[in-house]
Amino acid sequence: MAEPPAWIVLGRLDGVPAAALLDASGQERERITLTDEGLPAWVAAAEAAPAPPRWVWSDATVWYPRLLAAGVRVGRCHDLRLCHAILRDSTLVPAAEDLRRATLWDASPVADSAGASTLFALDDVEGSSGAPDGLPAAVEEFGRQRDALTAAADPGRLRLLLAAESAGALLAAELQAAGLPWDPASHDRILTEVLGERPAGGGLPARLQDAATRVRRELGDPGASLDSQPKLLRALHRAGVLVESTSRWELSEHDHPVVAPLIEYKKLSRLLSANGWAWLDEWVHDGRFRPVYVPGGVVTGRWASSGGGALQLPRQLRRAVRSDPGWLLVVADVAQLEPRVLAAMARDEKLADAAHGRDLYSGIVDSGAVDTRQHAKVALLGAMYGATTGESGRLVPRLRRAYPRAMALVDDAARVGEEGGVVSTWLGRSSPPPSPDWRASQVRASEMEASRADETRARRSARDRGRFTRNFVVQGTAAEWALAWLADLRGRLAAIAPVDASAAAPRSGPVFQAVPHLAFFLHDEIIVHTPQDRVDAVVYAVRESAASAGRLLFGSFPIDFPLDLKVSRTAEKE
DNA sequence: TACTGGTGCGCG
DNA sequence: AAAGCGCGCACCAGTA
Repeated sequence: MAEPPAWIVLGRLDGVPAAALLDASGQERERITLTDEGLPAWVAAAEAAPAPPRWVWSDATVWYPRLLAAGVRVGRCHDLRLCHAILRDSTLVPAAEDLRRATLWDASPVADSAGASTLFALDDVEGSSGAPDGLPAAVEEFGRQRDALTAAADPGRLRLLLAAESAGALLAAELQAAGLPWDPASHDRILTEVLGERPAGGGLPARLQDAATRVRRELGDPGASLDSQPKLLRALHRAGVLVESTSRWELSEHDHPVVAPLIEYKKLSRLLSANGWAWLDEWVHDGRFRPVYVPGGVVTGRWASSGGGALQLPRQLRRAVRSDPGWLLVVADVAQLEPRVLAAMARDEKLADAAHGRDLYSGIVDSGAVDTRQHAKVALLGAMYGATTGESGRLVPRLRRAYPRAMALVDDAARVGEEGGVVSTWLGRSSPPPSPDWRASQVRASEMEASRADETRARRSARDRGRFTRNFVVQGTAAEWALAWLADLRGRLAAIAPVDASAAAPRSGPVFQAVPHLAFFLHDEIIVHTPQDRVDAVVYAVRESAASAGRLLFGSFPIDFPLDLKVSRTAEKE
């Protein structure tokens, strides 16, 4: 075709990969049959064009890891599975019946034996043309999604969301391919310092064993089981510690000699079982931690992770995150992302002003709404999470007086949720509707013969759902801001010139070994692994992309997103 | 033996 | 024992 294709849909046809070339209006112009071996080179050639296409495929986890392994990176994609989930539920889409019928696209990806993802192929699903990675099914679904977008109430926002979500899909695969540089020797040193030497045989490391012995002595029970909650609880009762749970919170309020060693035991035991030597052996290979990121894995749009506990890297172990020789880490997070996003969504200029160019909580104190930074923090968290009791619950009304617009936004979201309604983020991701059980219990409670218990239960579950929708709009929009930040940053990093082979970091894989690349992402924090010589360009890119994300979502509304940014060989936070 | 639910704790 | 959102994981106990 004369014009370069605006979109290229990839899918399988008769068992081999094939491509449908679409023009800007979505018309299919040409269909090309490819081979598995030839696919990476063909994609690379198209990607090298002056105006590369946006790749359309069933699922980045199916297509992209193979390309990355072959040394091919793509700039932009449209991930049909992730976009389907957004459009299917978004209240901005007036008629999503076609999308809802195409239930094939609701299947979750599953890893095959080689570690690559594949989708369940359900032959009997209505309204589909075969498996979702089949070319006809992909072309059809892309058509449905384009139609849905055309009919949408605010296509601009949704288009932005779909692009950001798809960029996230690319990035998740890239993060896994590049990995987080991890120094097993540092990790081992930390474990040895805290727990004692790694035991050669079965037993516990010395310091953990020692804590266990002291706990048993104070309990007066040499055989006490410390890892079984019910048994530990009974042992505590026998020793006169009348707690209702074995949680650290409750234990620490009791003045008994068993408390200190027990808390120590729990701390050490946690480190050993969650991130001990077994974790190190399983998850760190060739100097890289490669967790599985799951974009869109949380209903709010946040990413989830699967395996390795990527979203719970304990602060204790951040010293083990260590750049390769000649390389550095740029570690950046956004201070108080959620309340800033709330201020911008609500167009609350007073809250935005408190957030301007400084610590938002101090800004609230300066405005006179509350007296200390700590109070500002618990009050604001309480407002976003729906606290009703305790210190937080008591402080929220002061915030309501000081920032009525922002507080009205979250209060409205809570009310809609309690009534069984659906709320949406700034860019149009909608909350799931209430479950049939939830509806049934509300209906039951409203009937004449409803018991007191029915009413209490229904009231409680209504409140629970209200807190969920209250938080959904803020957490979800914060996730959108973060995706916009990442997507923009990813592009800026790709434009930085590579270093030559002598300065490369081959363990980051063929695509990333000579260029600055994202190595970690966690809700509001990123880590970039970069050659020393490129660090200035990276810091500039990180800052510019944050500013750009704010403008992209909120236009000229005066809200800023200040970064805490550090350049270092490790990912430690002070 | 394989599952599910509860508990507790790490992260944002 | 958190109060107040969203997760993943390890471990144990009870059940199929």
